[in-house]
Amino acid sequence: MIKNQNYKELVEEKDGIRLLGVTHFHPQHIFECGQCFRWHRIKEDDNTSYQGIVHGKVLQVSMEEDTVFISNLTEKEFLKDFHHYFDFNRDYGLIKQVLKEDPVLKEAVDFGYGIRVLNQDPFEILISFILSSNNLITKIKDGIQKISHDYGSKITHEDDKNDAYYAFPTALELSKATEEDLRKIGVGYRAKYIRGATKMVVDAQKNKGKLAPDLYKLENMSSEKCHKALLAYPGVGPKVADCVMLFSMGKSEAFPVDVWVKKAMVHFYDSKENNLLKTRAFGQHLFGSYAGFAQQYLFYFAREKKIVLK
DNA sequence: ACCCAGGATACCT
DNA sequence: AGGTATCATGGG
Repeated sequence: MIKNQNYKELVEEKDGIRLLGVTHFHPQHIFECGQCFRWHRIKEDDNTSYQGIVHGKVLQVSMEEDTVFISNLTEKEFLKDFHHYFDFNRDYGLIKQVLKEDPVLKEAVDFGYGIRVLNQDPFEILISFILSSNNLITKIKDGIQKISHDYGSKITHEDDKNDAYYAFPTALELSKATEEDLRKIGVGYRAKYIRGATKMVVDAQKNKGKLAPDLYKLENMSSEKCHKALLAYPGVGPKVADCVMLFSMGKSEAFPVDVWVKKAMVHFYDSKENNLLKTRAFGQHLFGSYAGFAQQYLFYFAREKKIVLK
């Protein structure tokens, strides 16, 4: 049996799986805390039911009290890929207990109590967060959908309304796109970065990691080496590198610092650091191996509450 | 017309 | 090392 999986029972049904007795899980917190861009509400006024595209499948997640239903999955598929994707093999009770010892972080943890850090695909996250720099969340989602539509493989799904479902492309698939193709999609000046980063990933794979390390091998490195290696990709600075590490490589000690986290650190900790790298070091020092989780609670709180500094 | 957006980069001192 | 103008794009 898997320990700390945060649900009591798994039931396979004809059109999906049902998890009973689920703790530390809320769809809105998970899908709207800024870590993913391919999940959206099925109904505008319902924060418990979302549809998303993961591992080439269209899924629906719905929650009612402590029961979570995930559509279009067998038990076998869930245990193989999605148990890890939803980070069920982790003790969120312990993480929250430790973080809540900090009285100011307690407020942020209680607010986003259902957050889980998803384990997503490195290439998808790399491109998504290159796209995120100086950009709006709605536009980031839009760009990712268009990139998937033009270069990803089509997913056959029953209620497919006008050509809607495509997997995010592999690096090899996206390498067919020229800089001009990407500009037409509307990613702006980031087209050059996406093109360059994709080419680096493909070239490293072709050379079997002899000239440059394979993107999919970076997670085996130390946190520091991993961060340094990611900075070599065009369009990747400290913040994007931290996001890739945290959201796709299991580096929970990463502490991505953006405008919202910076505001949160000033708001909660009266941080005098107005420098990104200093704030990053401050967060890592405060939260250690839980820095990534702390960052997600802080980001979600700051953005939802629209924190404004004096 | 001006402002900003989950920043990164080139170019300054 | 530390600070700043510039980078496409579109919605407010």
